[in-house]
Parts: sequence; C-alpha cells; structure tokens
Amino acid sequence: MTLPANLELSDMEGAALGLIASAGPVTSYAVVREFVASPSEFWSGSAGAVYPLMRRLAARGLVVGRAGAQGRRKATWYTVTPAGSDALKAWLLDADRAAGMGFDPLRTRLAFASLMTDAERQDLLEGVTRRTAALADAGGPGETAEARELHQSWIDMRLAWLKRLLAPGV
Amino acid sequence: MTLPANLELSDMEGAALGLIASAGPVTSYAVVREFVASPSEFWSGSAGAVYPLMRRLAARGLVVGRAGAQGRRKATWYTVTPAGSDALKAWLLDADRAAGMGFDPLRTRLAFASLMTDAERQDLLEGVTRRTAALADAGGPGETAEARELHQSWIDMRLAWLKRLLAPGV
DNA sequence: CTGGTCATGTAACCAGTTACATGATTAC
DNA sequence: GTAATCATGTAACTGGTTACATGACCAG
Repeated sequence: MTLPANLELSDMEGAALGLIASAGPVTSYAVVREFVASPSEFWSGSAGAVYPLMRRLAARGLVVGRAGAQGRRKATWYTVTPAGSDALKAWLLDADRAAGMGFDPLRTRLAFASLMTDAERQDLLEGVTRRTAALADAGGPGETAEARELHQSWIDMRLAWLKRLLAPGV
Repeated sequence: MTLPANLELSDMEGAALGLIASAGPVTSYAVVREFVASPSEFWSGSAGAVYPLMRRLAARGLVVGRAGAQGRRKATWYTVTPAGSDALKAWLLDADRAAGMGFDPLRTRLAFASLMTDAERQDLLEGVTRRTAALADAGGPGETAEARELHQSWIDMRLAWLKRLLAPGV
C-alpha cells in the first residue's frame, strides 16, 4: 500500500470511523454504546478508550468535532471529513487484513488438548457446545445482514465441528 | 468462579504457560519462537512482551526460572510449578471463555458493508477468498490435530460463505 | 427532594509493540 | 577474521482497561 501514513487505521479506529460515518453526527457516548452493544465483545467499549480515540481521529483530521449540547449537557458532535472517508474506505477494503483469522480463544486452548484428560476434554467441548448454541440469539442490532450471516455461519461451523468431536467412537 | 485470584490467567499467559508445560524446561526465547511460528498471528510474540511475561509468571509462583546456560550464553530455563499446573488447567477448561468469538477482522468490516459500492464489496470478497484459500497450507508445526482441524473448519466455512455471497444473482 | 442511572469525561495503571543494545554463534 | 544472524534482554511509547469524578435527568 502506498497510502499516506496518516490515513492508516487500527481496527478499533476503523470500526469507530465506520460507526460515525453510518450514524451521522454522533457523540462519543453514542460510539461507546455501539461498542458495548456489539456482539463482537472483543473491545469493551470503555469510555477511557473511546473518548481519547475520538480526539485522536479529530487531531488527524479524519473527523471534525463540533461543540454542541444534548439537552442542557454540553457535548461534542463528530462527523467524518473527506479525508476520514478515504481512510475508512482504505481500511474497509483492505483484503489482506480482512482475510486474517484474528483471535480465537477456543483454538488457543485446543493447541494444548494434549494436556487434558479425555474426560476434561469432553466436559470442555460440551460446555462450549451449550454456550455456542446460546450465541445464535445474540445478534447485534446495528449489524448488516452480511455480518449477521457470517456470525451465523461461524456458529454453525462451530457446532458441526463440536458435534463431530463429541460423537461416540471418534 | 471461586478460583484464587493469583491463579487467573490472561489468554496470552495461558498460551505461554501451555507452551512451557508442553515443552519441558524452556527459555523465554523458545517461547518467543513458538509465538512467532504460531498460525494465529494474533500476538506478535515480541521479546518485549514475552520476557516480562515470563518474569511475571515466575513472580506469581506459576513457573520457576533456573539460571543456566545455552552453550556459552547464560539463559534462564523455566518449568511450571504445581500451582502453575493448576492455573493452566483452570484456564484450559474455562468453557465460558473458550466459547467466545474473539476478534474477527472480516466481520468487523462487514458490519459496514453498506458503506461500500457493489463493485468494492465484490473486490473485497474476491481478495479475501484468494487469501483464505492460501491459508490452508499454513499449519503451525506445534499444533495438535484438534486445533488443526478447527483451523481447517474455519477456512472451509469461510470459503463456503464467500462462495455463496459471490454467486451470481444473489 | 432524593436516590439512581445516564452522559461526559479524566487519571492511573497495565500489557503489548517497536526499536534498540549487546554478546555469542555461524557462514564464508 | 569479518559479516550476518541468533539469543537475551531493556527502554520508551501506545493504546486499552478499570476506577473514579461530576453534573444532568428521571422516578418515587
């Protein structure tokens, strides 16, 4: 990529910028709420992360923050700039990074399956099966149909894989 | 969980402790090599992360480090203690955390599919398809058969999902 | 009007990153 | 013998976390 360095985004920055672009002028708190509501649960969406992140984006000229109010409270409303739009596009369409596997807590543990007894392994897989099945209902409200389908595919894959490993005589 | 607080492990600590338990006495550098070679690519395995982590584990009594040598170089060799073994077991068998989805860079982007044009979306999915297909060969050497199968299932799921989305007339 | 929650932050801490330093080992 | 790389670290920076502070809003 011969992209200007100031346009490069971390994944959390990209996600935040996407939210701002989608939801029009937003306050930092609205972004916090979206992160918290997200089914991804990878970022906590803590205020201590989001508020400085928004200031960082503003300092880089990717968003503008206008001082305003929310009722009697004063608040800053953020909008993406053209430069922010470019940065967001570049991040969204970065196939190299999109193809990565990210972090998978189950795989991390199964790398050490040899350290478990058979009974422990069985218990773990059953516990994971129950909890994975429960994830099916937990769709985030803001997600697109495509993201939701990927979520569901992930769950289906997981359950099929678990079922096979739990099958008697395997 | 009524687990003593000093037994709780972060995911990176758990992974490191698993490596130490699997490979017998190891140096910090050996752990670095394993992290770097891991197909997960989530942690960089930087020395600046691993060396302090090993000291932290030692300070908590989960491993012991014995001063020794590697040829003429001096090095510290780490072994898990019984307490470390307990902590590792608790981390490995924590079904709640194992069932989590972790971080998925593709899903993070697809949450904003509405911000792409049709052509851009098509390009992205094709790029991801090519790169995902290439992942099939990239099995980590230290991984167990189960972890490898989960890796492969993830790839198959991804490819099936991508193929469906790229099918003409959908 | 008072107790709880919402909204907007700030501060201190912690863990992981890149970049650097240094000495041992290996390749040529 | 000298250059490259391996092995063992350290230091400074970054960014995300929890915990706290403060004032607005809302239910009884």
